[in-house]
Amino acid sequence: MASTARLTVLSEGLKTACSQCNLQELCLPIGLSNNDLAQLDELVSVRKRLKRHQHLYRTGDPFEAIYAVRAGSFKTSIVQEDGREQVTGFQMTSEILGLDGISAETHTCDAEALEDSEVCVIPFAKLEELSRQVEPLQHQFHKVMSREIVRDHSVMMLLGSMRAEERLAAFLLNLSQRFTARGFSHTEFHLRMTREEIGSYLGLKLETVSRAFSRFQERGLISVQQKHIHILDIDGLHAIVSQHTAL
Amino acid sequence: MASTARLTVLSEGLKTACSQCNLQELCLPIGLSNNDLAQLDELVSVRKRLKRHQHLYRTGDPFEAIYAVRAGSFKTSIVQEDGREQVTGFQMTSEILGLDGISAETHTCDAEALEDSEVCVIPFAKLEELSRQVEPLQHQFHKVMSREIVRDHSVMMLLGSMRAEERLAAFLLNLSQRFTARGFSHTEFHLRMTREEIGSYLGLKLETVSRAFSRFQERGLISVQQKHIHILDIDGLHAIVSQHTAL
DNA sequence: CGTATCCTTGATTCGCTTCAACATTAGTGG
DNA sequence: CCACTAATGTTGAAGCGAATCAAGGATACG
Repeated sequence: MASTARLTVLSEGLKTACSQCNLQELCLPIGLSNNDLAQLDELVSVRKRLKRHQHLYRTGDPFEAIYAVRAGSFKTSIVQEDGREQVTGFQMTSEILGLDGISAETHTCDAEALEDSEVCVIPFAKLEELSRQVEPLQHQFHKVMSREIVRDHSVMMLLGSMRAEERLAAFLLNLSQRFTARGFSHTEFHLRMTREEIGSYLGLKLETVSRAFSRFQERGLISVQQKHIHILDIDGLHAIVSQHTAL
Repeated sequence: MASTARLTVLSEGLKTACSQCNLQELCLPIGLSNNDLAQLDELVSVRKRLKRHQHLYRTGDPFEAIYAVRAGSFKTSIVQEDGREQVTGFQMTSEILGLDGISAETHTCDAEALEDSEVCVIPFAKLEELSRQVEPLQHQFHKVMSREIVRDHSVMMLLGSMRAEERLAAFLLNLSQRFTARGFSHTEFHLRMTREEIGSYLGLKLETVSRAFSRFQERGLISVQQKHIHILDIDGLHAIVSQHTAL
């Protein structure tokens, strides 16, 4: 009976504690003292679970909180009237979602779970309040926003001046690096998104993505089996990315 | 005599006062009380002048301040070893430069004046300090950062899913809208950047930009004379941007 | 006033998209 | 648990849009 009661709570909210979280070192709380962490625990008190394909927020939703991915993964995208979408990012554990909403107090993109996932809800007004008191938190939050800007710039670079294979190689290397930071294998992983979503993110059609995967496999750079990726020659991938830079 | 002395000061720094600035309503101080503004005046005490083609900062420079464009305009770009550049943005008066540097405490792009320009120097550590005390300032700063993220997303959209003419039309409309906000004509303006820089920003070659301008002119949408642009049919431009969306 | 920079325009090439058919996997209900 | 169907992924052939190559012209700047 306790378990059923708990399940109900789980579906909507569950006590969180940054101080207990193993993602601490990658997430918003980097560099906080134990005392500061305790204050953050107060603030980030609710988690939210989402099933695959469920939306965390949609364009136009009022902005109230930002979110830290605790488990699973998401995509953010801008959807146009005709239904075509531009994927603007893929977020994995410890990454922050919702920063787009601050400027207009309304979300400007959709955030959708790519698998069953869980986020920590960080009420924004409270975050601003606490970060006025806790300097390291303030600074860390600014860094998080700035990192998003830097990331966006490198996507612009990718979209603006790389060819298809370069884009895909850069994408794989980026994933690999992020998996590594989370303690997973940097040579073997599972894609959570479809070819179409990858294509949208990289400014390519899904057929082009598929073909590029096949060519990488032919050349022995990776082995692909649907969504399972095994990187066999990471230097080879790096060489592809920097080839347009070499001479 | 006083004037010569003053000129020397001008070359490096000049007393600024947000409270006296006519860009107040577009810039960081939006929504500040007179009292808060006075505090901001203390902080933003130095201006910096730059000649055309001079760099405000370069990739790798230590990050110490952000900048508000007071006069003139800038481009930011990521430059690769081979010298090829990806322009990540064009900034005009009241827009903020340097946010990319917060994350790694090092600038991650180059910022170059497109014409003789002037910026207000906002020492970042002091800005964080003051924004811990002045809530509206804190909030406004967060909005500025968020706006940059939203802008970047729309550039991704542009680069990822629009064709050449759509990109250029969107670019012209964006400029028009920004000029309007600054009290200038929204149908007639001077481009501060070259075709190559526009191309880099839009992920196109300069020849493609030039051809698109010519085609717009042929169709009576604009009149172009080198860098001077006259928009004749703003709805026509809008139609081009949204054509890929209309069915 | 001369020279470097920037812009325009044409012809050709190339890479990605489009269209199409089929294969595979995942998800659903009987 | 299997059968069926929808979603996803692969591969080929043809078409198209932008890049590339090339030459000439306009403009701005020292």
